[in-house]
Amino acid sequence: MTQDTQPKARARRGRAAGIQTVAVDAVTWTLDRPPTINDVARLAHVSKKTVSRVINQSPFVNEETRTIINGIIEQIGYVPSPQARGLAFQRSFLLGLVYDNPNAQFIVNIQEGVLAACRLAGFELVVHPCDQKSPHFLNDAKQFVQRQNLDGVIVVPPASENPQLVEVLRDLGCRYVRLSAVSLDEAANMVVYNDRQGAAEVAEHLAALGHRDIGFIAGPSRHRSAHERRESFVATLKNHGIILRPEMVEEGAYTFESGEVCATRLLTREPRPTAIFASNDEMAAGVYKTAQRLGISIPRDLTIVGFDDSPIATRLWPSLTTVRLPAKDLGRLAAEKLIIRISSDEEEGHTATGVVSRMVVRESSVPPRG
Amino acid sequence: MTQDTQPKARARRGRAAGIQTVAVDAVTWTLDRPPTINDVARLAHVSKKTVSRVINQSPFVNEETRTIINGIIEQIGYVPSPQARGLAFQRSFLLGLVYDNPNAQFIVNIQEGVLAACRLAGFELVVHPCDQKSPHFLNDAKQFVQRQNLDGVIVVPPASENPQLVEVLRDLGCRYVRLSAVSLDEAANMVVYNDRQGAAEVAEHLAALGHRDIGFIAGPSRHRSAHERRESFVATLKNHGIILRPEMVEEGAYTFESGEVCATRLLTREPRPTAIFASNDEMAAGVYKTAQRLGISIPRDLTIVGFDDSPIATRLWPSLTTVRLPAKDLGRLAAEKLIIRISSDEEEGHTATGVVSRMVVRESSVPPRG
DNA sequence: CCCATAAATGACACCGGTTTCCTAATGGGG
DNA sequence: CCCCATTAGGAAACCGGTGTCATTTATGGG
Repeated sequence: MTQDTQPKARARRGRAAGIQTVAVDAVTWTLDRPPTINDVARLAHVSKKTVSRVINQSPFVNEETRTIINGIIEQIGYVPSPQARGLAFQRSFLLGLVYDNPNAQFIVNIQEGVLAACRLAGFELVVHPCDQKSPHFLNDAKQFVQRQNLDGVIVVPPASENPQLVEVLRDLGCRYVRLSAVSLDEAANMVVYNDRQGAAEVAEHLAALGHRDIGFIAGPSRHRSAHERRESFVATLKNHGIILRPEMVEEGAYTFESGEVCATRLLTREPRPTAIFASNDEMAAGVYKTAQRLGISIPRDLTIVGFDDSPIATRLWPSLTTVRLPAKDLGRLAAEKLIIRISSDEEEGHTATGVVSRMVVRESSVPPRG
Repeated sequence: MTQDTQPKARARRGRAAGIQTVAVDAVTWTLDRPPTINDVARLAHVSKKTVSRVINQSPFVNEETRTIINGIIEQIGYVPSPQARGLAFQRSFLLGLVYDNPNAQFIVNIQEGVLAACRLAGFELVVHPCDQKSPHFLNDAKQFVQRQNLDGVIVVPPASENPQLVEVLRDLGCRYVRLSAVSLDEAANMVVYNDRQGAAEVAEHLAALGHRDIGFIAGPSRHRSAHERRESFVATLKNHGIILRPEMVEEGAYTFESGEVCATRLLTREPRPTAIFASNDEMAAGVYKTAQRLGISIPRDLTIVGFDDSPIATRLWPSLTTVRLPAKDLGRLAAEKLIIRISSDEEEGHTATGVVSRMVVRESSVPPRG
């Protein structure tokens, strides 16, 4: 180490470690490193540009040549280097997922949907959990995008509703899609989920069952989804002649504990509601616990409805009537939208896209007693 | 488009879209594309190699020169291109996470731990959910590694226990770390979690409470963790003079439904167990439902213990005594191990690493009645 | 039979970093 | 005062692909 070389010897180590020996063109050929486009070109007796054409499906290649080259690629197991491709294309073929949503199932479902779309287009997904309350939040996000030069980013709520974060992405020139309950941005940058529909269905369901004394546990007002669910629920009840009195509404924090607190308030009030709609399943679980603690039988004495259709909805007993958001579709749509824009390199794709939530009736909702 | 150019015009589009104007060295300087190492070199009046030296913390740079260059980097917001670096280094600075575990919370926790380690080392994480039953399972995994030339892969159970998958990774020359309840591989490739400890603690807890008629719901025998939990539980009970009779053991599938089925069998048997240990929380939730259905009061008539400390453990009522696996630490350890090996480019780091599960006592476990 | 035209392919520079190898300046010892 | 070791920095090749443009080879019409 006379010069720059760092203490640690940097022995090059390829992608395929094993030594390959392949019979190509009646010649045995050996290589101790992953094959490159040059190897393919040499074996096929063509220039690397022609190999490049085959890889990129250029129509200007003789059918015979294409077959030969593909055969060689197959035989020696050549895979184009993503780094080199990325460098030349100015692309990384990487999408990012930024999330701070505490609902793990939701995140995993989104990931799955995103990856379904990615796979078809040859993209991969890089994840970035974050914390809006952290002082490094914006800087971390910026580094996240820059460090691997992401082609696009998908932002999950509630982070998706943070205008500063979006500004950072825009400044970086990074394409993004935000998931939210309302359209906060140009259509091209949004995939919205309709929470109004689910909430309205719940209102109709409760009305149809005959409930009149209905309690509502709202989500934190800074969340768009909470606002949407509340508004739609209240409006639909009103359409059915039911006025939700202010004292029958409590605002929770989308957490189990806040569900307990709100439920305690609602259930010790007179007249006691015969049904409670909690804005998410976590809080609905809190209502379950509170009801059981107070000796209130579910569903006989109290109908409960949640929102999200998270795993606990079916684990609780009786199983919880709730609203299902097709999270996987949401992820898929977002990724597709992003990929189209990246691939076409246009800012088109301005059509609005979204998914609709639907109610799932289970055992926790029945007509009121008497 | 006379020649190769694809129908879609491929207008180059950089990482930073906005046009920058920065005053450097008393000269105003404008650029409409992300700055490169060449820009930095030009502005600093040095060669790009010197800039490279600064970026890579080479000790052979004059302190003054270094300061100037760092200043310029700062001012124009230069970020080295990961593709170019990767191409030259033969590295991607990308780690992969392969999982088929249905427990979303577990996955999200692992991700978080992995990312904590990645952030410190400048790596990012690419995720790959998969399905061992799919015919494309192995091929998908292979493509996953090759497509972005991952530097290393972390495999989560149960996929981590698939020998074919590991063979694929090994053939690709891709470094990997497997997470499992037992060491299935060289120490360098494993991070193990000790499920025996947790299961033993549960056995001691139940024995100490005075339970003698104990039911056990095992996990699917093909899972190493299931085997470990079972063996440790049975052995520890025996140490306390309690023999787990065969008819008190049922094998479930780690699912809620199988928990119900097994619980039904156990609870309709005479003598009825006063305590049931389910090998995971999902199945424990199934036991709750069954007990409630059969009118058996928890914990008065039946003590229940689970394993995993998943979110439902605290959502159930009464809250579930269970065993916590520090999943985040698990992820962090795996990533650290991998990163050390990648960075040192040696196959060292052969020390065995792992985490230990511990029991968490909640409301569902009490002494037997009478 | 020749040339215009299109199809197929190659030469070469380039993407943005890194390595290798080389030169220039500096300072201390003989 | 000269020589050599040491430090600082540069030129050019390279990593593995891509774009541009020129060149070669068939084809068909006049």
